[in-house]
Amino acid sequence: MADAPNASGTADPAHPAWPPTDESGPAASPTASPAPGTRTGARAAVPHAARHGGRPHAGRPTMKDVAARAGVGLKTVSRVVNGEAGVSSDTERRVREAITALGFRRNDSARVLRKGTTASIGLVVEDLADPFYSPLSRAVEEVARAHGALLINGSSAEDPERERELALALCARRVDGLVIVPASDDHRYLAPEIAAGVATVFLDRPPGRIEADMVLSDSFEGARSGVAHLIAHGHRRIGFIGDRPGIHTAKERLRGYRAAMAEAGLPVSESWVALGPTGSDRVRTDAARMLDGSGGAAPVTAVFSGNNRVTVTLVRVLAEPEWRGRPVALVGFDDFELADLLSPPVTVIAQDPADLGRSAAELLFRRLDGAEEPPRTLSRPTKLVARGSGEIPPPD
Amino acid sequence: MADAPNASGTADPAHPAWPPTDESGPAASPTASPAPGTRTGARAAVPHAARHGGRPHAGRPTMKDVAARAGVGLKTVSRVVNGEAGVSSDTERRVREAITALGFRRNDSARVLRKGTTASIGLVVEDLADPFYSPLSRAVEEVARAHGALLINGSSAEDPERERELALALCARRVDGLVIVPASDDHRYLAPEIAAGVATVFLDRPPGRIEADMVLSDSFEGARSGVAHLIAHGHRRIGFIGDRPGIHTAKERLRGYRAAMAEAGLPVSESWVALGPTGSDRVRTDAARMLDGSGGAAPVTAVFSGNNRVTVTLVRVLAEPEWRGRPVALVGFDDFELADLLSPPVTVIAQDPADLGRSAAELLFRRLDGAEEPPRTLSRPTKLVARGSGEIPPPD
DNA sequence: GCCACTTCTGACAACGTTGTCCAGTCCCGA
DNA sequence: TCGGGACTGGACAACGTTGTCAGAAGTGGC
Repeated sequence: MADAPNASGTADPAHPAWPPTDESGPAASPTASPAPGTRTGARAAVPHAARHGGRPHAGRPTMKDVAARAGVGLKTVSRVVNGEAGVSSDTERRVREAITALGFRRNDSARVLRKGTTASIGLVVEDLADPFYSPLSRAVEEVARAHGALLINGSSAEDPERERELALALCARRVDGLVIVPASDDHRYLAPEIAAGVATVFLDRPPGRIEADMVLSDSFEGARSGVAHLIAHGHRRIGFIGDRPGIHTAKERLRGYRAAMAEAGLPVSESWVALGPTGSDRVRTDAARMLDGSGGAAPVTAVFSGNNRVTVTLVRVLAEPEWRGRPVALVGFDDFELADLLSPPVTVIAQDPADLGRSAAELLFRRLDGAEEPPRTLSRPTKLVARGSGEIPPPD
Repeated sequence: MADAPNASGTADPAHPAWPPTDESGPAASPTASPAPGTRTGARAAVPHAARHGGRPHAGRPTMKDVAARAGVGLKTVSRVVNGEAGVSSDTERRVREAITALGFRRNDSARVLRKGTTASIGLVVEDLADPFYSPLSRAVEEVARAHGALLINGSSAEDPERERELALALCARRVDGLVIVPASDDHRYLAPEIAAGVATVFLDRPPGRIEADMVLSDSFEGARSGVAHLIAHGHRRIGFIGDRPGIHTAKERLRGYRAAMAEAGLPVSESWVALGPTGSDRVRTDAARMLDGSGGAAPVTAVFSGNNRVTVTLVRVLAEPEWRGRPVALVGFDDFELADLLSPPVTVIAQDPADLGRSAAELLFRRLDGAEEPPRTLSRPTKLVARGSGEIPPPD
């Protein structure tokens, strides 16, 4: 777990190690207290609170200051700021002047502490920069905005530990709800949070060892139909290159591949199947093995790709001189920008990331509005978009 | 301004209208108090605080509960949670057990209120889903993470009012710092915040009517060199299609275009220049006008595009049958994925969005760590990447 | 056995806001 | 002139945490 500074054997669910504590270094505590832990050092957590006399926002005017300046009571200022009724227009004017003069701005931390609600939701995805996740993020943001909430988000980088840190840090901030694209396969750590009222929706992949709402694309059916499409165009030896085997969508898509092959009565050589990281080196190696038959089995005539990162790499590999003379059919899971302008244009199984994000966020806010049904699963359909690369016939 | 619920003439800098107040409807207040404002309705701000008996996190255990259960004092729990020295290992064990048993998690709002620092920074960009801004966001996130801070971000959608709302909402949450890609050209509204100690860095575009740190790409020089590249390949009639004229980078790039043309002694017909929204209809119309000479001037033989959105649309337009037979040279500002696999591959002026984000965030944290120099401007270079589309010679 | 010292622990106030509740003030009609 | 109601304003406690400080418990030396 290697989590809390005091990692004394037991995990420390109360201290996610994210908002750094002040003991930012191996200094101090030569006592019996356990060592400050390896993490703190590795993180290079620089304490950046030292300016402005210790308290960064020190000297900011408070409602008290505004009240004094306007010559009214504290609560009156609060009423004005919150637009509550019961303030004469003259008083209101004086208060507003004081606010402007002092540059007052309400401190939402105090407000949250008092009210118990933050009007913010958290989102944890794999990588904010990935063209699949960024529109998804944006869609969640828009729904949040429509509900008057702010979005706090972070990237897990497919690291279960990092997902946990992030999610728990968000909970510590008391976000009202959480949308998570899981990197971990065990979410029991969230059980206390969910029990405490943090609405949680899992997106793109199901939660692990826990019951919760989820919104998924139909990966199995999408992959099955994509591979069936290749088969319908005459292919009998088809490769599958997907994401890491631990990832739910990768497994589902592989299952879809196998189902399509089985339905057509086609055998599958194990050297036609490759799961792993989406980095281009790995994909290139695996693709080369399938295409030149060096894996021991006959070379494939078509490839099904498990996600947009893999597809882009494959497009790149297939464009290399080595394969130029020999067109290989390709169908990829996930649509991507400019897929239609490549040569050949790439046939894809499209899912709509924005729609996924929107659906998840809307489900979340339904929960926040009080929907009490048991956890439900929403499955979003995929769509085959034939553009050319998937309709290339086998060479013979 | 249409801002606060009590929009009684004066703008209300203390109440950004974002975290919604409770008066979420035209109900109540039939009094002299001004109407609740158009905004609330238009926003469809649904109150989602009504579950769990009013307070969403009600019933969550606090340090007091943990202390009671462990049979220790409040402060001892705080010490354990924060890894402070001076707790016997036996006491610590009891406290940890209580924490786990109760599912306690520290409430960061209270912590923030007490400590004055939030360990979070805000980021406002144009559109989180844009392939230029998403890696930029991710880079800011990574730097924040390295400094132990969380990232709260939002999209302004190029709406100045929305930028203001977002930035002020972030300030109300007392983010330690702010990175802003401006949509507005007047940032005086931020002056009180900056004075109060919110470190602020402007990114990609300079702030308006205010002094502050900024990180910019060298748009002028990038555009100049791109257009010079086209000229060097024999073009004399070159079009420029850019973003909306209010946007700083659009103006700079246009200036670069004009400079390159002037340096080569080439005249510029005004119908060769088009600024506007990046939507494909507008771009298509303007491109068609330049290319077929219907604007009155002779048709252009090359086009320089002002950003990645425009470039992608242009690629699409130029791929249409109408222009297939007549190759048009193209150089675009901003690199984009798969640019090298199009036919022809697209020559671009590349900037590195991740580098921009990283630089801005690092500057921000230097400020937070106490750097007190006057505001500085960081200019990041661009790089011409010749791939083919920019080296197409003119037809004659 | 006692004192000085160290180590550990807890009571209390403060952070800035909002909800409750009571005390004024004003206007009106009786 | 007074009483009643409607409205306005303010004192106070509470939210959950951390910093201060003083007290309690344990330890070693004489």
